[in-house]
Amino acid sequence: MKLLNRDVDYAARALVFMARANRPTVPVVKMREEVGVSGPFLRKIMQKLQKAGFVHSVKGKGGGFALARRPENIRLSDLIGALQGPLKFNECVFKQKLCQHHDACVLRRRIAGVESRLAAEMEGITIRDLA
Amino acid sequence: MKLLNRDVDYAARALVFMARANRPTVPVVKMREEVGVSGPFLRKIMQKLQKAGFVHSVKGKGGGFALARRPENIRLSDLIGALQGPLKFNECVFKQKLCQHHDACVLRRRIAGVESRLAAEMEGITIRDLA
DNA sequence: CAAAATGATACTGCTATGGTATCATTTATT
DNA sequence: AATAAATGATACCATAGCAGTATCATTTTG
Repeated sequence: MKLLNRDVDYAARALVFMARANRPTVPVVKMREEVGVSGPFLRKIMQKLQKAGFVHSVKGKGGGFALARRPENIRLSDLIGALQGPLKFNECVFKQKLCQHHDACVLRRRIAGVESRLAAEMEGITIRDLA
Repeated sequence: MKLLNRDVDYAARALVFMARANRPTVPVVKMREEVGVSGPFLRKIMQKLQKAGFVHSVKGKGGGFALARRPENIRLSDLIGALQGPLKFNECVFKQKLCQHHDACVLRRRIAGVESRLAAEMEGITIRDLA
C-alpha cells in the first residue's frame, strides 16, 4: 500500500521546484532533471496540474508553467485528489448476513475513522512546508 | 488507495465468524456463505492464514479451521502484513539534486510519520473488537 | 472404499500504474 | 516569413498486482 503514487510524488517535486524558482514561468526542460523524470512524463503530469488549477501555463517560446496558487494553499491532499483519485472507503466487510447478528459494521466504522484521520494528515502538508 | 484489500477483508470476516462459532473447527463450506465469497477463494485465503499462523487446520472429514490465537491477539496490522504486504514507505521524493539545497527530506519525513501513525491505528484494531 | 475436508499449484482476466510516442498549436526571435 | 521553443491533446504500450477459478493430491472419518 503506497500512500503516494508517482504522479503525486513528481508533482510535489515540480511544485517545490517552482515555488523556489523566482521566475514568472518555468519550462519543463528546466525542471525534469532535478525532478528526476523524463520530459514527456513530466509534461503529462504538468498538464494534469494545469487542468486541475494548480498551475497555469504559457505556451510558446519563453513559456512554461507557473504556480496558480500560493505554495501554502497547495495541500498534499489536493494533489492526491487530483492525480490519484479520492480515498476509497472500503466497502462494508459485514454487508452479509453477519450484520444481522450485530448492531453496526464495526470494521467499517473503524476503517472510516482511520481514513478520515489519514486524510486530515494529508491536508496538513502543503508545498510551502516542503519547499 | 484502498486501505484493505479483498484478502484482508474476507479474512477478517472469516476470523470473526470463527471467533463467534463455538466449535473446535469450522470448515470452509460453513463459512463461505456468510463471508460472502466462493469456497475456493476462501480456501486459498484460509491456507494463507494457516501458513501465517493465525489458524490451524484439520484435514479430513470433520476437519476445518480453528483460531490459533485468541481474537484479541489478532491485529488488523498482522493480517495486512500477512496478506497485503508491509506498508511500503514511499521512496524519497528528494533523492535528486534538490536535496543538496535542503537539510533533510521533508516530505519523506512527513510521509513516514503519517504511515507510522496509520500502522499504529491498524495495530489497535483486533478481531475481538470486531466480533 | 467413499465422502469430506485441506494442501498445493497453475492458470486466467482485468485494471491501474508508469510510462513512451506523435502530432497539433502557440509564441518569441531573427 | 521561417525557425525554434514551448505546451495541448491523444493514442499507445508494457508490466505488475488484484481477484478469482480450476485441478489434482493428500488426509481423515465412517
